Amino acid sequence: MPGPRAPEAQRREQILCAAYDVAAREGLAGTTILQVAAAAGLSPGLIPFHFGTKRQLLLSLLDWLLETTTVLQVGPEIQRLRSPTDRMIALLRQEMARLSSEPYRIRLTFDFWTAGVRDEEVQARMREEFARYRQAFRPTIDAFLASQPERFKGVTAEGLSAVVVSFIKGCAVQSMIDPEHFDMDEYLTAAERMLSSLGGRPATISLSDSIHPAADTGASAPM
Amino acid sequence: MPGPRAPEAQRREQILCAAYDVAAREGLAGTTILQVAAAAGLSPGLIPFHFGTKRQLLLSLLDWLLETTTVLQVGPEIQRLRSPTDRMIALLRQEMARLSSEPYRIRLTFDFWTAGVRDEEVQARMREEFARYRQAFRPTIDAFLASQPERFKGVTAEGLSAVVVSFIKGCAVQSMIDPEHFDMDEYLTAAERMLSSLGGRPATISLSDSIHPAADTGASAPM
DNA sequence: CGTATCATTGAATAGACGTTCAATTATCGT
DNA sequence: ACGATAATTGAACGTCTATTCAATGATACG
Repeated sequence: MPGPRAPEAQRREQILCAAYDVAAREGLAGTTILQVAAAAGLSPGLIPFHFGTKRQLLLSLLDWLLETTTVLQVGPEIQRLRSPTDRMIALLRQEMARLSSEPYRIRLTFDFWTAGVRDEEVQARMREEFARYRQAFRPTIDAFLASQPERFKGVTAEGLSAVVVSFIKGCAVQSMIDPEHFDMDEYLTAAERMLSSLGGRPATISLSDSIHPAADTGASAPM
Repeated sequence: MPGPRAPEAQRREQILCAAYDVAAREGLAGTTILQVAAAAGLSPGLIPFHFGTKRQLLLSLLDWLLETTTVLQVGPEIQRLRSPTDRMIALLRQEMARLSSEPYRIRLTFDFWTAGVRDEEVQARMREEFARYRQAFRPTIDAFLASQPERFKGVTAEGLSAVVVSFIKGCAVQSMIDPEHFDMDEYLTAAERMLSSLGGRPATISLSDSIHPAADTGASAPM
């Protein structure tokens, strides 16, 4: 009764894709070996055969999720902006835009956050991912801090990047619990006024200009 | 073999406390009727008898969690501060301090956030709680915006409170995944410089002053 | 004191799940 | 073409779970 064979790597990817489909739809708690097997069109026994255990399947799914997620795109449209403040705001806008454009991926990542609270291995991967995400903001934040040295004396780039990342992750939480109420432009306006230099010129880009988050790369982004 | 009886309300509270103990320790996924019964020192059959179903037990636990959680304390020490900016920073400090002082409660709330992504009733309760939390910031934020009208022209109090709440919730996420790296003072310094008026006087309270989050009330905080 | 009520117990039930494994057969090397 | 290898299947197993329920006895009330 065995069906057609396939090389190890290809079958693993097939199973991982099926696992992503199920997990994105039903959540981590609702992801069972039976459902993954059904989604992949395979026998349930194949999953333990290729991944050993369900836990290892989910860890592999997490790795796959993080790998297929571009940490942060500072694309040419953003780099072209002269003012560091404008680049900051454009980055914020781009990252917040993903919260509504990639709900499934973000919800699944959210599931893994929760799993990471009590699972050491998941937590380690998430910790690393968070650090990568903060680091990706560093060039822009360094330039931003350097552009207003007297104002941000004593503020570390580490600290500000953590604040920015916290804000984005907090927006992710709110956008998942209360998507109706989530008003990106309203929040960005508030954020922009806090970032902008006080007496200075207004931001050189309007908030209604949209900086598209590198849609052509096909890559998606973390939280 | 039946043990001693107890009035309905008292037994429900006993079971809820046991459920909280288990859920705080093992997470929502690891909370079973058997464990709750064992923690309460009761027979497993009593839980469905008093709560109908496990789902209703967990919904009652969520209600209990939110009820025993003070939304936001703007205590006398904070109200005494003259500058709205100082009050904002003191509130931020107070709320962030809870992230490390009440880890169990916060981790459980986090679990419910995740549950709320796919459960309508949980989501509704969380949405309401988020709105309450934002509203609690409103008086302070209104005063803050009024203190720098020219700078924050066009910024709504709704928007800024959402930004502040997002930041705090994002800090909660980071503090749970990467507690080691969580540096409250560093983040507060960055936040303070973004809130402060630019040419203005420095904040009248030092960041090393600790505003204790109304420890005497015994009430605990959201998130 | 005696009786009806009902909270309580603990075993039983049914279902879902992860994992194991003997049987089967597609695939490859020879 | 043929046998060896091993991927694949599907059923079986054990475990864990929520839920049900008949039996029990504590408690309130007459």
